[in-house]
Amino acid sequence: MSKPNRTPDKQGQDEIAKSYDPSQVEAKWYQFWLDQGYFTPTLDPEREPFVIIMPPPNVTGELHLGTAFTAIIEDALVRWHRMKGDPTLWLPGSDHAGIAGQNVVEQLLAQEGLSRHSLGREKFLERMWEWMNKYKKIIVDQHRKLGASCDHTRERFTMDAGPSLAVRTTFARLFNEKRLIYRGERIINWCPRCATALSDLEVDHKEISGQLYYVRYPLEHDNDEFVTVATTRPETILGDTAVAVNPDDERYQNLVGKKAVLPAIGRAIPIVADEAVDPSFGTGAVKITPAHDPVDFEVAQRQGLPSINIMDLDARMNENAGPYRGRDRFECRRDLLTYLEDAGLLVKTEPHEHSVGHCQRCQTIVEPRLSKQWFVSTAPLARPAIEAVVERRIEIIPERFTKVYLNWMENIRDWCISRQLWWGHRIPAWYCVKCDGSRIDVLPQEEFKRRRELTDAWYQYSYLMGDPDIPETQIPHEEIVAGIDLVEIDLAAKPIVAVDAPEQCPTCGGRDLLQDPDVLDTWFSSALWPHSTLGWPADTEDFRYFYPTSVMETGYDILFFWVARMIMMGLENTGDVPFRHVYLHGLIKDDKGEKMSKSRGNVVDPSQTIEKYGTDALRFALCTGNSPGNDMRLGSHKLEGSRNFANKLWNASRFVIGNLHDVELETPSGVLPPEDRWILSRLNRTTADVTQLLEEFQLGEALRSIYDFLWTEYCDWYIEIAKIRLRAEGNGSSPLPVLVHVLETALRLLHPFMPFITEEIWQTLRARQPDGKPDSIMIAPYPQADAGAIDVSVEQEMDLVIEIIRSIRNARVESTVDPARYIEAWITAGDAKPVLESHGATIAALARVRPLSIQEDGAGHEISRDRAKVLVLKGVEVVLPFEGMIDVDAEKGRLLKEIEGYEKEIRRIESLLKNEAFLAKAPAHIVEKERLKLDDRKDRLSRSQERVAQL
RNA sequence: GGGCGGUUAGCUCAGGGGUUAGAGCACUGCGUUGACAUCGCAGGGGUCACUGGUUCAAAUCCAGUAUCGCCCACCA
Repeated sequence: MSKPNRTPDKQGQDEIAKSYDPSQVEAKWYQFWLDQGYFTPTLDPEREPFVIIMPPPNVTGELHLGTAFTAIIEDALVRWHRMKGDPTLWLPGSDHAGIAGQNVVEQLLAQEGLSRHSLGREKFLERMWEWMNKYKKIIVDQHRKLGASCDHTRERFTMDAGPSLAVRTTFARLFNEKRLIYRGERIINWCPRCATALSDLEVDHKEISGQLYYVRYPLEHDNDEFVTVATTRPETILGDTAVAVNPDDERYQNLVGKKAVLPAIGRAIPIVADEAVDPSFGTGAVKITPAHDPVDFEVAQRQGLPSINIMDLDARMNENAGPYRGRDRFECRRDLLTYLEDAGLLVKTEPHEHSVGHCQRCQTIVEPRLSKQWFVSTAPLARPAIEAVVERRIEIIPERFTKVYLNWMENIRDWCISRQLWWGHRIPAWYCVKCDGSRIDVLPQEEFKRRRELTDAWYQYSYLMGDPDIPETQIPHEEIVAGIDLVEIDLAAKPIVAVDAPEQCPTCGGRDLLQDPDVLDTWFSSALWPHSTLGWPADTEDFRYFYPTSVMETGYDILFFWVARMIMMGLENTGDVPFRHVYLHGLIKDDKGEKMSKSRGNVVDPSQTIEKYGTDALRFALCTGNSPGNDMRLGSHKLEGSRNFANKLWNASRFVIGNLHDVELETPSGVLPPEDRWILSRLNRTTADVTQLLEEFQLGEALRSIYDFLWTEYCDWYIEIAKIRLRAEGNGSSPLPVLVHVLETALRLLHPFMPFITEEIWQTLRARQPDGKPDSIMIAPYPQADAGAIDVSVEQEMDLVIEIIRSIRNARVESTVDPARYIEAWITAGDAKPVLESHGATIAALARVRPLSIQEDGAGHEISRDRAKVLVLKGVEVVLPFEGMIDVDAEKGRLLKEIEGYEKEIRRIESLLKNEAFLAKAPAHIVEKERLKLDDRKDRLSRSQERVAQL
């Protein structure tokens, strides 16, 4: 017996570890790929590139599972395309993250006892940059851990010179030429803690069980008459400028035109009629607070009512609140309610569910507030963005999000883009102090001081209502308040908007110019990301070659924030879509289906997971059993299974490599044995399936297909059969060429999903068998299915062989035959005799039968028939002469159960085949299939019945 | 208020007009067979939420119901 893999050879193949240890493998290959420059594409004008711009990861500085999920899906797509030979660019980058970024650094400062105001704007921004640079390094390290094959040489940051220029260029063009950016005074969402305006999207609405307060307003000149209004925010009474009723509401006809008097401050306000009022809600009379409610603001516009702002930027009551000046809004609510109750003006209080806006970044209750801000006029931008999707120039995956996108786009509202922060792209607008000085108010120092003298009441309240996920900031309250910018610029002032800071005022030539203190919404720069990262507005080679990009892959949670805006801005700036496909993935939850969060303590840290299970296992777990747009759970079971798969592959490879010793491998050719043709057929079918699934973005299904092929077909059957052939040295052809070929091909199929282990095995194989293999599996060609190798008849043949082996094994277990013992078996094979003979050795070895006799008919088999177990299979019978080991009753029972099943099926098919409509309308191949099945079942039935009769 | 999605094996999920509905985990029995016990072999386990409709054929398509979840919305 020659056992080539028995003794360790010179290269030490037996030193291949018995189980796969990712930590020994992963880091070295990432460095190797980097050193080889594989992540950087070569521009080939002859070929269409594949391009993904990576969504900038979140800013916490930790590797988050969501980030990992994104990176893993994209890496799979990117590696696949690169192996297909497409010039492939995966461009990574990071985002300055606006409020979120500023908050992170502010909290870090708080731990040092500092604040952004104690540092001042300039120093603070230095700290921001310092942190960002550190954070960018962390991101690169994350890519390394995850195996992300992105092109670091093209890494971008939203505040780099290029993307910043893109921001200013876009802003200037939209303002000066397109008139799609304007300054306006509107009701916006104001976060009193962040002290900035927010866009509508940055407000989380939560259902709150609050109270609806019914308050009486006495009528002017008639203190015994009242009009009763209902409100959830009584403190806004102080800013009321009218009471409105529906014009058709008969109850209030006589009041319209009269005046009511506001409690507590005694201001007389008109009672007006307006369509916006729903007579069935509350009392049918609505208090109108134009400066603190969007609907009220509209009513005021229609009715020509004044707006009275009653709060400061920190949501404390201002001088318009009379006696409540200086109190926090919720403190004021409480005190005012006490007053109303004492005055007999509070009619009743009833529980009321309503939705309250919270700041997405700090969960403070947002205050609607009339404010001067910059806006993008979105409707004209939305039109082409809608068309692009309707016309399928952009395809959203999964498809159902198309409707969500279109619905949002069609109802889009203007986008408030100015933020009162320090961190971000400063708005490129300047004001001439000479021309507009009188229109610019810098708040006086006393006001600044006053705002520092504040209590924390409102602040604590905010957190009581807040999401426990958001850690309570340690920034001293007064510091936050002081951060409110103190420049107020009248709408009449004329901004000079330019890409670069102007030297002088174009009107008067004055050189004293004041830049707008606000910065832009971080999503403004994000909206430009696909083109700004490629060099736009410059006409760069990258931009020309790589734009539009191929796929935008990101979570569905930022469809509006980001994807929608990229489509609008991409179309506006470049005239072309930013990407062809949008692939939306879901959220990752823990194994109980709960959202992962620090406060729940159920966060799966990818770094730890990688350490424990390996990157490839994490990648496998995140790619498999999941479909686009659906949330997925990730728990230890899934990770273990993934790790086990890696180990399985490792050991199968170990087996193959171990047998390569001293063997000259030829390319599989000539007439191959049926097992070889079978596994090659399955391989090619798998390849075809995988390719199609990848093209449809069904990564999970593609991976499952590879998994099934490798584990079930290659390991469980082909390798087991190969072992038999290897043992039978000299006889017949060696399975090694096919064994290696299939492994090598499957590795390439799998590589986009599990890059490290596939590279490690590939390199080991390559060391054994250089034969012109590429230096790395990641630049090896992706397998292409050879339709000619798909052989239906050999697959059917193997199906029968497998059925025979399984049935014999099952019979052995049923009859409790010692697993090690060989038993005799006779097969009555009919026409299948030659075919089964060619698999005789396989059946004998895997079913542990000896001797095995294969006959065309039952000749020579009938003698012991009544004492044998007879397995009725498709067209063949397997007779196991167990000699008295048979429990006749049990055997009968088994057969009767089989017979019952066959009869049921036969009845179904017969009635189907009698059905004229079926025969007329069903496709021919379906009818044929049913006929064949009927024949087979009838055949089995009669043979089983015969067998029962014998017993 | 509007919209979307889920409901499939004990659990977690794929699938999706046409064989006997799949996987992983869990479960039962057997197994230290020279790749792998992170394994192998053989099993058990499902009225595909419910009701109706379309169809030759429905787990799959349509409508409705129930239930869970998510998104959007100016419910004072």
